Amino acid sequence: MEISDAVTVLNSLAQPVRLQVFRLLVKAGKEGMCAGDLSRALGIPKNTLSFHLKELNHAELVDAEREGRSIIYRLRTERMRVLMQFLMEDCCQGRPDLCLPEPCAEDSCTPQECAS
Amino acid sequence: MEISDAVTVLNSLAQPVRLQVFRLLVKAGKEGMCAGDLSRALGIPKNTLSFHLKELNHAELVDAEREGRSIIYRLRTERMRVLMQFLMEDCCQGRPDLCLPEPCAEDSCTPQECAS
DNA sequence: TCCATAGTTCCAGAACCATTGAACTATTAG
DNA sequence: CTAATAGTTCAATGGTTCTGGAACTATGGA
Repeated sequence: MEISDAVTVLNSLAQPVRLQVFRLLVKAGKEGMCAGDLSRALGIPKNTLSFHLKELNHAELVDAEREGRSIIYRLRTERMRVLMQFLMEDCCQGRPDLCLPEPCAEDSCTPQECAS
Repeated sequence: MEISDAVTVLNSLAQPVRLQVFRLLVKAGKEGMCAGDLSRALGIPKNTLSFHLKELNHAELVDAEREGRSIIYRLRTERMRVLMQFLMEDCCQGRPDLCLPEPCAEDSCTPQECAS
């Protein structure tokens, strides 16, 4: 991941509407949520929301899939993971307090050494 | 941490100059770096950089401490940790693939259960 | 005190972002 | 085909952000 790429993702999250959408999608999991439900849940006009969903999609942080009349949005979790790693790069060199290990496995986190 | 707070921190990172500063400060660790060194390292005019450092400071992502003629900037790692936790809240409910455990301890990461 | 160095603040212009009404496309039901 | 529902796109507006020159403050050395 490059700086400009990271800026795009961070920027897509650095806005109240989009961050709220992100959090709803975290909770929704792989089932996702359609634009209309997001619009109703947040009380934001659908055209405004559409603008922000496009922004999230452009940052490749969400996927959009048509399902009948609705369009389902889902988080791209891999993208988030890569961003976190990028932000914390080199954190173990003398700064273990900042190090973020790999995401945990199926049911619980596994022991892991800092990659130094 | 609240939405508006998270937006402030994310926004402070969502800009090329500031993200580069952040990464330099991650590497610099608790010794930090002074404004002048950051300016030289990134080739950015000191007034422009000062604007961005103020932004990072306002987001409480960096600390500023005067040392003689220089001002040393250091990352506030706790702030970053809280942000990550906020972003990943509720991720374990059926979505362990996204869960980010607590930061690792002194020299290596410790085993950890997902807080579900 | 005078000068150099280190940073910050102020300002103005250009670029960018968010919001909304109105018009548009796409899908499904009757 | 027509109507209803679900979303997107467009254009205009108002607001915010980024940048860099110039002027400013603060510290330390001669």
